[in-house]
Amino acid sequence: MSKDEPVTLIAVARVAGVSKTTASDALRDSGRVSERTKQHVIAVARRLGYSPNPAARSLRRASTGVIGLHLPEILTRSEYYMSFVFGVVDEAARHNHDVTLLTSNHLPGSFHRVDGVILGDPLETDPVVRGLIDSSVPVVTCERFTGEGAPAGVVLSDHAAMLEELLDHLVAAGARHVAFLASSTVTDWGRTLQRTYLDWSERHRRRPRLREMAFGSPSTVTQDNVRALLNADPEVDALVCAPDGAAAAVLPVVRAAGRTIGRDLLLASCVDSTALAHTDPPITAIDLRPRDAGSECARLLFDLLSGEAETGTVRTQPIGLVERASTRMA
Amino acid sequence: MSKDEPVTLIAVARVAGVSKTTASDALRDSGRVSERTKQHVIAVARRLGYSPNPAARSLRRASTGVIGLHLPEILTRSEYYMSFVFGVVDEAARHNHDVTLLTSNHLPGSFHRVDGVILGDPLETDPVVRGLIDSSVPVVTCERFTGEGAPAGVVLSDHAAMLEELLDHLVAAGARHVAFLASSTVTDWGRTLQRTYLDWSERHRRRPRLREMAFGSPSTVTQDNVRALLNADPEVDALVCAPDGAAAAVLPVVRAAGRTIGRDLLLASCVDSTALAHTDPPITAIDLRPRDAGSECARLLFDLLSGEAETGTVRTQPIGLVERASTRMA
DNA sequence: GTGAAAGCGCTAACAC
DNA sequence: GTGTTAGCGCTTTCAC
Repeated sequence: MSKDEPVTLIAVARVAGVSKTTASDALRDSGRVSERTKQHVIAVARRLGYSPNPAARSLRRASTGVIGLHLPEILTRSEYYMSFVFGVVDEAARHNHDVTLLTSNHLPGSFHRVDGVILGDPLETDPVVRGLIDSSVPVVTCERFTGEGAPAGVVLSDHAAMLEELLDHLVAAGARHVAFLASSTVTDWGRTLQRTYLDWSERHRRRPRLREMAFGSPSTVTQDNVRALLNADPEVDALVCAPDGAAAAVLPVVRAAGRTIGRDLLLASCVDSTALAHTDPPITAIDLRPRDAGSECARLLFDLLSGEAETGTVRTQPIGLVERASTRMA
Repeated sequence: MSKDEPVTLIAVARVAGVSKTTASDALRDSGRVSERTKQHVIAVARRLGYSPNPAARSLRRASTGVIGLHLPEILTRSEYYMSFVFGVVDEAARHNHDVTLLTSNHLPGSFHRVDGVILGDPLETDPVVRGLIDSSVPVVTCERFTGEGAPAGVVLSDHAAMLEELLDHLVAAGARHVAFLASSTVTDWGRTLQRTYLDWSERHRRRPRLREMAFGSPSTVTQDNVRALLNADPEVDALVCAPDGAAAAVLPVVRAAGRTIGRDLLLASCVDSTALAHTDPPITAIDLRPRDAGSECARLLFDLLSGEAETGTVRTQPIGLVERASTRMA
């Protein structure tokens, strides 16, 4: 970590008996100095505990060694984002970059310059997201940005295919009338799921039963929605919940309505979490592999920065279905 | 956000027709320039879209405008930390500081200099935590650091008092034999809870029934522990779970053992989460108010940096008990 | 293969 | 009340 009296490049150069240019070149492996002096300088630097001053470096260079990570706070109650963050930080560390967090409480221009930005589930309506997309720094989004403007890179998962797989799975398990508790369409994810459900319903000539909820709705809203849905449509025999945490909140409502999960009502979630593995019964869910998604976003960003990836690159990140008791008709 | 061709202080000074010192002083409100020129410079800066280059600034000054936040990944599945992070970032933004994330995967000295560091639940055994505590940057920990060395500031909650309140609450609800599923003692929190439970048991002349689990244990371990506990001690009529997520994981085991929560077994958690509000029955829990804790850590750190707080300051952060159906004997 | 010097954008010390 | 100057620690010409 940091020393009490930071060791500068000049100190290293002096002790090693070379100029600071040579010291700099040796430590950065520029291929300019002889192997002998290089090793010598490196040894001296290590002995003195030298570590370069990033401020000086980024003042001189174009890059800062820092990437920004923006998450919409309204969505961040979940463990999904925590894993995502660690995926990003981990990959960034591998590229010797730090990660600073940008929130929607940040005023425009109030934060440090960054080499690039990762946007987790960018909300079309978020002004900070807007500003970031419009800025000149490379942006990678996790899921598409539904507003105007194109990020330099996009990492996405095939939510449509996975939701279809889930819906088919419900039908295979005996469901005939599948309802869908949707997230709002301000994110690409929410929009994709909603569209997929409607398309699927039409293709299978099933009347869609969809209720939409705003992000960040308290679970009482979830419960009111589901209560109303089950009342209005007693024939519903399967329910898929998009919002994180909704499926678990639904359980008491279902019970109160005199229905039994796994017997006369199947239940599934579009976001897996540890909690879902231990509800009674455990709930089938789509595993979004957030840590991998985070790493992949960072990887793409660094590829973009190094020129290994072209602007406009879109990469796909696999996700999985975790089948649990809630969708096995007893 | 950042401009394509960054506007420097010199540009502002030139356009405003003053020297760069005056421009600098005007923009930083140093009290050196006349009100008239100050307003003029500010207007020009705004018009040009000037924003100071933080690298240059931190190269010249002592400070960097960045604080570090370290979280132990092993504990970070929970929504607790996500809220904590946002509390920190929010307060930091209020002080015009950015937050960079430090993880235990970071190599020593591999990250940017920071003005201070916040350590969420520092693990005694984590080498990065060790290095940070030993470094010369001010450190604020959330909960005490149980190893050698003293951080500059500590934010803590009275977990002992709150756990006692919870235990008393269980007794008042009719419990006679309260078991405790403990977290390991590598964090202050885990240690405090464990000690409090044992003290309380002794004071009330009750035989302690304690099982300890390592942080990050999969929930199958939780379940095995509880199964064993209920088997070995059928008279247990209340269970308090320390690890985040454990209480929810316990429910199926309890049911399988033929016990009914709220009738012949009371259940409570030491960490509240949205999931606990919707289990069947909802589970009583201690609300740790993580967002407030995060903000308070940042506030203390900035007070330390500005000299408004003295080294060694310890501040207390209130927490609360959320009583739910799981601890109401039917 | 190595060194000297310029300068990134800013702030602080010292003029006037 | 304002300007001039000297660096912060590094990388990058350009010279030898």
